[in-house]
Amino acid sequence: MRISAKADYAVRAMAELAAIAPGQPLKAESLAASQDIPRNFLDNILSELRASGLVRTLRGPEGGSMLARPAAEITVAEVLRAVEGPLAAVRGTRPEALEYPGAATRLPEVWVAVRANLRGVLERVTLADLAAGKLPADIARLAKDPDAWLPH
Amino acid sequence: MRISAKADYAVRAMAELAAIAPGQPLKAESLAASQDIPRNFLDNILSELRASGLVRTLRGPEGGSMLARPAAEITVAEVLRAVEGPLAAVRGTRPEALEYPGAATRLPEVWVAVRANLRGVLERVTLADLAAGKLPADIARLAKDPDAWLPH
DNA sequence: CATGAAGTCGACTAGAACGATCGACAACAT
DNA sequence: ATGTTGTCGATCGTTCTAGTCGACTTCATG
Repeated sequence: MRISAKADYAVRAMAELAAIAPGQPLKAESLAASQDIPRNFLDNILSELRASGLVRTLRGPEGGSMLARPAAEITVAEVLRAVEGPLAAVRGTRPEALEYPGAATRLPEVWVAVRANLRGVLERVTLADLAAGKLPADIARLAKDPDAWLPH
Repeated sequence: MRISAKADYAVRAMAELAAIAPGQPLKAESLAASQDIPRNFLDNILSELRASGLVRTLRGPEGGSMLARPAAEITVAEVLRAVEGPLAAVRGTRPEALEYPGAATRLPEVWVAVRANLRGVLERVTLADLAAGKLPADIARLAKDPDAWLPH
């Protein structure tokens, strides 16, 4: 699984928005600075997040961006889907729509299992978790296993 | 996670090779036909699989490709790594090497947890499993959950 | 009510990756 | 020796990535 720069920036920006008082706008400028995101590129990303209804913005001086919903209700998976489509796709197709001949017949089930496991993490971590620095217990456990930190 | 055409083809080709008698070569031609893979593109893929030591080939008439090791010892993860680098990468970097400022501090742990879950499936399904049409029990269970088949 | 500090939006671009295609060459069973 | 098969590198059009840029719209404030 390849997390693009855009997706990475999007999650970090959202985490930063989750960390400030709800309803208070944060300027794109500060956001860019605090997470070290290229300013112009961040504009594009915020635009997509706004189009997906995850972010609201205020124009004018004193303007900026804020979360459209409580941070505890927005998952990392939602943010990723907003900026790159579906979490899992095989050759551009959803795994459940695939059909393979011969020896690969059961391969779609493997892809579906992968996606289920992916969701198991990404749909359970919220922006509030990130902002508070507290991950769900079993995710933290998964991440704590030294084996999980080995390259490869 | 986006599975590219190349990765998809590679796994299917390997599954097909796993299905024939060990040590017996299968022609690229038949392989391409049986899994409906563009012939020339398959050449490239087989080349990479050979370079990674997963496949051996015999030239000349009666030539073809075969697995370099028993099908039960080759996992789907190995095949994927052979044709697309590491299973998980964030902006081209391994998740364990990342460091984020501010509210995103714990994000790397999320990426590591994702990768661990990914491995949990991909490193446990072997080519022999695919060829025999029998997935490990808990993978099959994961894939059986109707929720896992919902889009999104 | 004029300013100017902010967001909005679409166009643009350089470079890489993707998904192949092709042709010249090497090996080897018959 | 022949012809079938694999080997390998070059090439190629398209799409994606990661941005940049600039004209335009809002709107809080003085």
